[in-house]
Amino acid sequence: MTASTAEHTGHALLRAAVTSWFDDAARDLPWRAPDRTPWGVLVSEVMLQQTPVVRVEPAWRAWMGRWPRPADLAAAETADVLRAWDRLGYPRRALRLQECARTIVERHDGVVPRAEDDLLALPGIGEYTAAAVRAFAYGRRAVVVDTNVRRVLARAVGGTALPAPSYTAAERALATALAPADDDAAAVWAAASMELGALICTARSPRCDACPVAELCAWRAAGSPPDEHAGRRRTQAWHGTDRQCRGRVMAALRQADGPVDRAVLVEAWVGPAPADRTARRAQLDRAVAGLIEDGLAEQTADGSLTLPAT
DNA sequence: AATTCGGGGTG
DNA sequence: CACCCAGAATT
Repeated sequence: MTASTAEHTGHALLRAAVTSWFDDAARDLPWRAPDRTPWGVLVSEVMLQQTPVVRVEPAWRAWMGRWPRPADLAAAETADVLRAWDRLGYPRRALRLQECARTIVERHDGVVPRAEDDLLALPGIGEYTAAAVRAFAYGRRAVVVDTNVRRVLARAVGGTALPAPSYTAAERALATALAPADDDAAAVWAAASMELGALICTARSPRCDACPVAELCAWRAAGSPPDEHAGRRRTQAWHGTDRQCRGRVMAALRQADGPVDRAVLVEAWVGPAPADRTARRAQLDRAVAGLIEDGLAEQTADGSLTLPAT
């Protein structure tokens, strides 16, 4: 047997085992329901960009109840959109999602496009999300690679504990080679490989005893060696950062019915602490300037800050 | 290729 | 406290 034939056989076994496992292990998520819409799938994918499933699910239900079609979100007040986004994080995603809805209405007659190029041209839609919408909303063959799939392939095929910090061309090539040629099979494989990473082949404590591909896994075969990049992954600070400051300001703007006076923001962020008062003031000014620059906030005539109306 | 961008749950 | 979570856009 040649090397490529062995590889081909290994890939087929991997796909068969994972998709078979997925048949009864798949979670019952609302954006996977039979009555799902392409718009609902797109909304779920944008919300799921760096936000865990458990926090997205209730937000998605409320969101879809309120704005069931692209035209509904397109017509909404941006301030309401940002309030509904609540604490899902990265509020620029909410802004882009509304821009996305407006683009779909203007350029695609209110229908989520199927073509990869059209999807990639939408605000907030990148390589992963475009592929996910094609596979999950339209049942087309697409190479869907998220953090779960990267980890599954790194272990099962690559033999490493975790993938490299950034997505590489080699990973894309491997994922492309693994994707079934058939549309339906490829869409199922996409969902199944993601699900395996989410439920079994997890980052922290993988449940290898319950894994359908444990016997095929290169990482296990190698004795489950530790992560090569351990300690090299830079953990982002949070407490007292500009990022936390932005979040604090956004929270204040969401909670208020109208414009918020600067003094209120200063009180919320700087407080009475005399020590680094000057630095905190400068930090708040940077955060506010950044939010305005991003279109997440607007300044009123008297210098107060407010969520953008439209 | 490296940075920036939220927020919260978990070991 | 470090790490992780269905990434995208920008530099």
